[in-house]
Amino acid sequence: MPATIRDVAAAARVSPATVSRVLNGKVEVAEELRDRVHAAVTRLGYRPNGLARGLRTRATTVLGVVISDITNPFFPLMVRGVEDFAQSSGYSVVLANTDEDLVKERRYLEVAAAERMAGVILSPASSRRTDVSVLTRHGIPLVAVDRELPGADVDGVFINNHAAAREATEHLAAQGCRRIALIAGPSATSTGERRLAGYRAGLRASGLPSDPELVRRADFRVGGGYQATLDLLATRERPDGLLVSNNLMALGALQALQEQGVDVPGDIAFVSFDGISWAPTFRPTLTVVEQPTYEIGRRAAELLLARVGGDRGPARKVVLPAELKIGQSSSRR
Amino acid sequence: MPATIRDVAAAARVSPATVSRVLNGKVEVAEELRDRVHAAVTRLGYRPNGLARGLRTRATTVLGVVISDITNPFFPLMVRGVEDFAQSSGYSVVLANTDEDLVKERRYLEVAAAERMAGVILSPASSRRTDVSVLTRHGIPLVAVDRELPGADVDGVFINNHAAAREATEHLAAQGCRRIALIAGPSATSTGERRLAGYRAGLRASGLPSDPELVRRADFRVGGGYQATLDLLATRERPDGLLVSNNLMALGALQALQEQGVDVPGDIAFVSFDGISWAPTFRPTLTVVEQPTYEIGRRAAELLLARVGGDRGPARKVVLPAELKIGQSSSRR
DNA sequence: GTGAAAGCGCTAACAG
DNA sequence: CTGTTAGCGCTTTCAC
Repeated sequence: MPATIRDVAAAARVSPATVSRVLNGKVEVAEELRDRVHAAVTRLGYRPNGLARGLRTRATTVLGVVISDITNPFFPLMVRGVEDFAQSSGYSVVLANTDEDLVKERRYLEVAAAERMAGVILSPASSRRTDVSVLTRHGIPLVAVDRELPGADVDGVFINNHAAAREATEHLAAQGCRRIALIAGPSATSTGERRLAGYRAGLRASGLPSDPELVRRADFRVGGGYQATLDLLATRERPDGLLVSNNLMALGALQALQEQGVDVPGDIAFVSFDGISWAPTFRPTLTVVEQPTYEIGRRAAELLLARVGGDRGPARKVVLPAELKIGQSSSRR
Repeated sequence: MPATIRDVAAAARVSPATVSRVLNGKVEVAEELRDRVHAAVTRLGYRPNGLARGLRTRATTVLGVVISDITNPFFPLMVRGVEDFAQSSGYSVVLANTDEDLVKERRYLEVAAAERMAGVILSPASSRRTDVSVLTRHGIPLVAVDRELPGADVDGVFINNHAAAREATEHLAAQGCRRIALIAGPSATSTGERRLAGYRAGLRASGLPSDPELVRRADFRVGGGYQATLDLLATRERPDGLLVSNNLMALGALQALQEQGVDVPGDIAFVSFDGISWAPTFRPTLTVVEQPTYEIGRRAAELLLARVGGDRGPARKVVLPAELKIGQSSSRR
């Protein structure tokens, strides 16, 4: 049975209000009382009850980060960015993983609302079907990351997916590729759509035709990338260039290429979105569109805490630059 | 301003108590009232305030998972195991990342206590210095995973690190390695210590001498594995076998070997703990000690929820088997 | 079966 | 500057 503020007050021979004042440091308290309170707190091992405090103040100091796939190495670094900024402002960060599942996502947004979290950073499972009304109804600020949320008028931090995909495609074309394939993400995600559009723009700019057979949809996961690659390799005329829309699918694609004895970059030049930790050890070294992952998290936390602090301005979209890092995998001499 | 239980009660022309009874379904309520309540709940978009409920019932339905390094691919799958079990029992799971930092760890345990989480699964940053008293004092059940917590008498789920390291070492010896090196984890972690002891036992069983120069401590991170490997390669007589105590360090080790032009397995046979997602695409395929990661999470959640449910028995330690998966990286013909 | 009332632990408002 | 009082939203006696 943990000590309550009344226990501390009794032990320090002051009122509960004084204990509260000492602990929250808003109001000046005489030094002697302050010392007595601190002593009592230590002696009793008192920890304020966050539930009671949150109930009373109608605000907690916990931020929720709801991400779409915890196995994607993209997120850890983003979370670090969030944490570093949040903790410097006295907030704690808890994570939840939706697994790209709208039902789980809804459940976690409900948890965030029920626990009255101060704010939420969300990587939406779907740009169209994700429903954030449970947060807005409770006045809980939200920042979208990675994927846009067109329906809701909320802050967001993204990269310029269109330009990045276009640049990657043009790079492949400049390497002499004539049949550049794309493994696209789910049409439900803005990321998937923008990267597809950028790819098409890159083909046009390079004077290459757009062959629907060269575009495969997959689910942003390893298995999807693997299957899509097998499908692409089974086409009449194999592609000579491949752009993969995220890192997990790239993993699957590389595995499929390897199993099929396709040489990278000899037979097919290869570019993917998002680095992963193994990139430096992989041979050939990979050409990747590298996102400023940590910075995405940091900026998202910054936007969010501004809202938590009462900022009521119009929704802000922050677009950070992604960088095409050229390795051996796309280099056809 | 979200709707409260009183709003719902007023709208349904019943008392708040009745609304509560309907929502929690413990007590029978007349069908007509029940329908009115449900209608009001939907119409007002009512969500019970978890803080108020938790304050009143002295229990929440949130489990905390506090892990030591979110960038380690070991954890996501474990978390899945926790989530799957927890959600089937009506609990939500939130994560926190300590980054192997005792200060962050303490802060998150305090958050868990302040938020009165129902229970905590912890991968301790240090077997000796991690302090879980803030949880025990509040009666919050705890399950340790991956690393033991010798000071505290708590439940835990682990693998048999000693046996696994020994088996891996004997495997290397059986491949003809005479100078088997180990990149060990921090001595602060039980995992690091047990794997070291198992390695030594493996050497003894294989009739090989134990050369302290062949053992390097590192920090379970990529950079540490990289540096340790460079150090090992700089010794007078290079090792011909290498066992690495976790996946992230293995990544660094592989990078160092590659940069130094050391052939795997030709010059050095290689085994590491924990698979990672890229393992299938890596050539040579890796020999790894594979942990039942998902199962570790599932069992941890199971133990934890038993405690949450009031189980007061003695501390249980679950030891799951790890499996040596032999690939090309350790095969010297 | 249902309502009224009390109280979980805390802080904000109000006196003093 | 400090104490008293009230109440955040919910569940749980206790009456009826």
